[in-house]
Amino acid sequence: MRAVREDRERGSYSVGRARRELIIDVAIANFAELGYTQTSMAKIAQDAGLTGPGLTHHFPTKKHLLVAVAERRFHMLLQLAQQAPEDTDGTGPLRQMIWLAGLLHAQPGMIELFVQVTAEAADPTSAAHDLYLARYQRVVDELTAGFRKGVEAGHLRADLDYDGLARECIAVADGLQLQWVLTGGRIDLLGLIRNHLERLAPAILISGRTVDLSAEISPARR
Amino acid sequence: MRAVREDRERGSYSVGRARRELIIDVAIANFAELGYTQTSMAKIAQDAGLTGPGLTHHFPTKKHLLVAVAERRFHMLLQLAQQAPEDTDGTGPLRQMIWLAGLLHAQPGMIELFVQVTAEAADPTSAAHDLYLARYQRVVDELTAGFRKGVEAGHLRADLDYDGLARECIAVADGLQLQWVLTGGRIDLLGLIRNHLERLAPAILISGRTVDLSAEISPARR
DNA sequence: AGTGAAAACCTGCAATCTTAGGTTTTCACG
DNA sequence: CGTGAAAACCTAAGATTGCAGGTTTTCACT
Repeated sequence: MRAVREDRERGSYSVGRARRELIIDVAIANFAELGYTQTSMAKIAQDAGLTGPGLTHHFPTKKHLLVAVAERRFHMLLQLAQQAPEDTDGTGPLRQMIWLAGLLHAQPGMIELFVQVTAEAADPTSAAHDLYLARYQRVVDELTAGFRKGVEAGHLRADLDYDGLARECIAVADGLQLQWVLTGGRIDLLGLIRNHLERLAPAILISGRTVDLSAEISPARR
Repeated sequence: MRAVREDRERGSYSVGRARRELIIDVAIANFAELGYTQTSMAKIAQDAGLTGPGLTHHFPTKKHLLVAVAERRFHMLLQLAQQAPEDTDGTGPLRQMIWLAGLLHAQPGMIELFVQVTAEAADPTSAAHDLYLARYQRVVDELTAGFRKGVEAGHLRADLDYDGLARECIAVADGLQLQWVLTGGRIDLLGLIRNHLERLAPAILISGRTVDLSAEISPARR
């Protein structure tokens, strides 16, 4: 009987890692084409070159797979977001928010995907719940940190609940995205988000001045 | 061959109507106890005294049933909402919003239910989609109409996009409700909604004055 | 009361997600 | 190199949703 090895790459062989990447690629393609509910696990498994239960070895449930797809897309988005504008006057977090919303808006099927995964995550017993909760917390923290920097730099008022404000901004984005999906894209998503942020700006800036965020709406389209 | 009768109660016998009410009662009880996904159609059917397919005659899919449950709850909420405060100074729609949020917040399981049904409705091919879209539109319209009255009464500015503002308010409520569910109720839902509305008030009131909505937070708890 | 069309409901079945178990492949370590 | 434990994968089967028919019950109208 041998001792347990801890230095081993945790729970994965290279074959498996490659397979998982392939599965996610296939799933993205299928979800984009047919939608989440219309895509069957068997179809994804077949496209990825294995059987249904073979697929469930890597992703125990369909929801796990959905979350993995969302994670992949989320990381792609974060990489793009590295190019977001710098903060020079305390409005940085606001500009970053609308910049991100613009990125999301420019990717077809992206918003629908996030609404779907959000839906799954709402169920506390769901596999998506913990993961999504952690990611959400991170976004809130980063946004709050951005505000705090603005406070330290003397641009933003110090007597506000910036954690709450971060959550409000995210809520606006989420809620409007939902309405955007429900109405089939018939509302001006970016315009409404911008209105909210521009109304928020004078309330948090020490200068109390208004801000024009329209320039941030269309990020580099490559 | 007889002529088609149009005066007949559309598509229902009294037995069926009673059964449907019973089914919804049973569904509410089961959803509340086990959650939506953990509850099987067969279980609901059994509790309601019929077989699975017998249940699907009344509610073709599980999502239809979920929507019906949400509708029932929604109507109960609207009845309570009749007692909402009057509009004397243009802040009526804001007060009504936070009043409704308070009602929702006071009903355990209500927010989870709405998040779930919202999730289902996000899929355009879902049965819930059309129904939910219509209900959403109605809420937006009523809120917008409330703003318009404030404009006509000379309380609110006339140069604003009140349809957009209505959507923003709803987005805040929806988005924060989602976070409330995700975090297991660890955020101050009503406080954050109130903050948003109180920041909105000076921007739309001609008087530009600030408003205190804290009195509206706790509606009649009976 | 009798009638007949629609509603209400059932038995049986197909598709899908998921689990249970066993078999083959990978790969760090001796 | 071998070795063996964990990962990767498969076959078989359970569970659940939703569908395709047919049968019984309701109830407005003679």
